[in-house]
Amino acid sequence: MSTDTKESIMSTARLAVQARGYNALSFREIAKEVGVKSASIHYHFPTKGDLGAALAQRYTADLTAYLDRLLTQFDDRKSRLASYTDLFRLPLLKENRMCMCGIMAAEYGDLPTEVRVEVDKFTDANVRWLIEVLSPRRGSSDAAAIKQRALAIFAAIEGAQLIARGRGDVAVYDAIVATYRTAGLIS
Amino acid sequence: MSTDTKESIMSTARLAVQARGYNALSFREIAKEVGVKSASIHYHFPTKGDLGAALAQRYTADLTAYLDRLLTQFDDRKSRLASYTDLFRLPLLKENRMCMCGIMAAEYGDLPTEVRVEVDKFTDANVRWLIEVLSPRRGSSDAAAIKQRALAIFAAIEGAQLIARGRGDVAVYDAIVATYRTAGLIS
DNA sequence: ACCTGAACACCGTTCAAGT
DNA sequence: ACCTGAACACCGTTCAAGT
Repeated sequence: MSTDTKESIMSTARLAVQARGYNALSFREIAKEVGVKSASIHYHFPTKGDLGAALAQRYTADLTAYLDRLLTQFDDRKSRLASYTDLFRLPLLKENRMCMCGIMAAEYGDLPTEVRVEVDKFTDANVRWLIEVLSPRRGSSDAAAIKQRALAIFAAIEGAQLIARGRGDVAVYDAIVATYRTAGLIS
Repeated sequence: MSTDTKESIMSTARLAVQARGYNALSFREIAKEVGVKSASIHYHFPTKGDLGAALAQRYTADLTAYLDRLLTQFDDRKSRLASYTDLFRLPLLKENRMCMCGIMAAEYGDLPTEVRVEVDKFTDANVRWLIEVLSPRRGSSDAAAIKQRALAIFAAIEGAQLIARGRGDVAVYDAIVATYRTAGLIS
């Protein structure tokens, strides 16, 4: 058996959402690319909300796995944060796509509840990881301040991606992130 | 004559986009609210792209007018920047909406060209104003660095709005912006 | 000048029917 | 277990027809 139909649907849909958004995602288009009829997709994902939620959930799982690997690869905060900002650079490089959950956050008002829940979990996963990276290894620390800083970094990175995307230029992302760094937001 | 039909379409559509995005915008829904048939909207705006472009253009014009008024009202950089961040707080307060061009930027990949052009102009208008505010009144200055800083502030604010929107809490926006400020990004 | 009804090809969804 | 065709109410768009 070649690739699973369900898997094929998910990977096709994920790229489509990153490129054009959740609302622009079409069952009939996915079906055409996967090589089935659109009604078949409903067998695997009863509603579009089910598909969206599954996509976001896996997106978060992939992110978490990647970020956790980074913790074992790099030991210092600087390298870890550099790898983090590099990660959000990737989709821009690949045909000017965006973070899937960033796009979905913008479409939040039109998102089914089950998708919203998963988008929120993506934010949580980012904040959790950033808190770990920002927390001092020894000595006391202001937990509330660190959590704020983590959320601010995540928001700033998502914003950088959003604006760079409109510009259609990775260099814009790089310049904005560099400015965050020299300004002292990311450090 | 009561309010113009065209005006009524635009104000209704603007709120709808800020709440649920450009892609979720429906001619038939607007028509119902305005009290005409959906075909009538095509008389004023031949395509959805025409409507989207008109919305973004006016949005930018309104922003520019507001920001220019701020320059006469406040003389110091601190007050001006505080008013700026307050401006992007407003849509969140009003039923958790977002900056219209911020939403559109996320949907960029599925946007007609004429809308993209106007969304880009919104970014330009923000950067232009921020450059003016950040530029020192006397003495030399690094123009390139100031432009970078302006773009970074705009991106960070859009990101803060995006994330706070997902949280459905203006307090999150406030906390993120406060962190930008203490980190030294906005000053 | 402004609006409408009807038709078109799209969309997600449902469901009875196939293997 | 997995897929399909046909129908449904939606969508933007077009256009001939109304005032």
